[in-house]
Amino acid sequence: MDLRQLKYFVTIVEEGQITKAAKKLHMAQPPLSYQLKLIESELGCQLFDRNGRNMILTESGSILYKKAKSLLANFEETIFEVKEVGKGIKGLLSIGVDQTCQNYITDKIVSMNNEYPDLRFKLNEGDTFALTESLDRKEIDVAIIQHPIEDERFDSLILPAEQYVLVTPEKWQLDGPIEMKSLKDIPFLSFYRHRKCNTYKIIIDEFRRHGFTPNIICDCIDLAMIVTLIKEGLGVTILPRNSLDKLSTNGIKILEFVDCNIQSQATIIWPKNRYLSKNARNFISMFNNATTADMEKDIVTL
Amino acid sequence: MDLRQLKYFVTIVEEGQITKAAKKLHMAQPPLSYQLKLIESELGCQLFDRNGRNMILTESGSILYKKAKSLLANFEETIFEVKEVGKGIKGLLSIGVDQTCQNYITDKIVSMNNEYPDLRFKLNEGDTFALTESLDRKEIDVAIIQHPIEDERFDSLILPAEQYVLVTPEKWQLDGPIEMKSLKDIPFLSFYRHRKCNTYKIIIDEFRRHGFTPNIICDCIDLAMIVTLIKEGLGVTILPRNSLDKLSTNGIKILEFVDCNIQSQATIIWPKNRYLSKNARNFISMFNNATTADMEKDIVTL
DNA sequence: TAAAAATACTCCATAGGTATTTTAT
DNA sequence: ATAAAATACCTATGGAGTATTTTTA
Repeated sequence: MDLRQLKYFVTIVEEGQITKAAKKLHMAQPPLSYQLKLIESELGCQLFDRNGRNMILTESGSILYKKAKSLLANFEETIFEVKEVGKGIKGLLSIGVDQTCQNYITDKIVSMNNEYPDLRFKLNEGDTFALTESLDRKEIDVAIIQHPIEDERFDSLILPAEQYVLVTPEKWQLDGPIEMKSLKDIPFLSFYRHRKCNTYKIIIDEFRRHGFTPNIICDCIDLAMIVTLIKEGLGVTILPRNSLDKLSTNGIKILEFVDCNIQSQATIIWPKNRYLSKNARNFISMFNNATTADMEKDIVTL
Repeated sequence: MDLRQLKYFVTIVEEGQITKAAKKLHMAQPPLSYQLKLIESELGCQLFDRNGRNMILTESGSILYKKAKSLLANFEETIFEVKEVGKGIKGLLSIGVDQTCQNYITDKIVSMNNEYPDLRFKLNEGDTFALTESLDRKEIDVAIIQHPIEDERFDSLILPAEQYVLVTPEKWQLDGPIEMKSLKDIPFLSFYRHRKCNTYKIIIDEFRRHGFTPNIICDCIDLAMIVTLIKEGLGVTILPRNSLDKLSTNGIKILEFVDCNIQSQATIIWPKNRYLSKNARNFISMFNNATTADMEKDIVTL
């Protein structure tokens, strides 16, 4: 007994006769008669009461018919859903994102939601270290973090570069473009979680290149809070310009540098050699289309 | 995609590897690998993330697994139920029974219920005419009525004969065996519904054979009510002896006849040339076993 | 180097086709 | 007489087997 036979049986019931059912099933009548006989002998009971030409369901038959209908419907639905998930139309896309990179993904999520309304997103926030860990544990499909990421476990796509800028309280009357050395003694607020935080390292390294370490008066893991503290006049910070796009800039001033060589280089990464859901591939290709110039060679295999 | 493939997939998921699954399925590994590939290509997506040796379900895969489990369980359950109904273990047996024949079936129903506790019974009461109509409309599977039934639409099995007896009020001091003619003017209560009622016709015909018609003072469709009226001293009636078995006999007296030739000849009938449920066949064979001597030739085909 | 998965092929069971007969209206 | 179902027989797809190679832990 298989689904094909179940479908045959249901069609015979609904057409009322084997010949009509065979037509509907695009097959000849004899094999259908034969299949019905097979089913009946396998179940060990008659499903139809053959009273001459007209076939009437027996009690067993009508039970089978009712159940078969819902079985077939559930089966079709299952196949449909699995296919949809496979196509990326439906399902769950888990994205990990560094706080300084949030601005890279918001528009992509909006347009993916427009294209695939049945798709659900899960956004995890974290720094480079936490996100690579999450990728390993398969908690997320892709992560958007700050370059450099030199880990052969991951494939990556580098996103458009952004300048690092100085964020100062508006009332401080500093004017740009500004030189790095002028920050020597100015109170500095650093975006910091722990030693493996890329953004932190990049900035400290740049200070070191200019021959000094900043006067860090506060480490903070939350961008919005740092900006608020700057508005209050506590100090300054250095951040990729676009990481401020989504925050209120009232009360702060953004200044460019004359001699700060670092750039924010966000990267979208995903595990090498692992199955990537269609959702994740769709998501990556949104960046890919926008930044073909920055494409790494692995992307071709997508 | 069929149930076989679904089962293969579920086994692979549960065994964690194709080789083990193939063993459990009593088949070789290559065809199982091949089937998995077929399924994946039909669904248009990967179900497993093959990371070297260990296979991990993708999102599509885990959706399919969850649904497949319940689909397969429902399928098994359906087959089981249909088979049970086919075997007569489960299902519904509709019996039509003439009031004067109720005593023939009560013990059979009790013993069928013991043997098949999942079987449900539906008992319909009616006279010969009503019951044959019900059989035609397939409202009942079998009927137990009073002989004669000369209808070539039905197969039949004649049940043990029973004497007709006189039922009188206890206080009337009549003694048996009694002659028919002594009933000539005695008030008579007849069990009667309409002209096609067998019991009524049989009795009236016997009176006619003895050269008179009874003094009918009451027609009643309910046996118990007739017996109650007799207890009150309203009159007498004639009934098959065993039709009184289940009623209280306080206040009545049962007398045999010396010259009443009619016998109650109950018959179990069922439609000729129609599918008979296993339940119905089981039911009939209970009478059949008890009364092989009375068996008609059609019974052999059961 | 073992153990699992994939590849290449072979075979045969059976689903489905055609021709025909039987049955019932 | 006509239309449906059953019977008989044939064909060929594809499911499962064997032998072998590739891969990975």
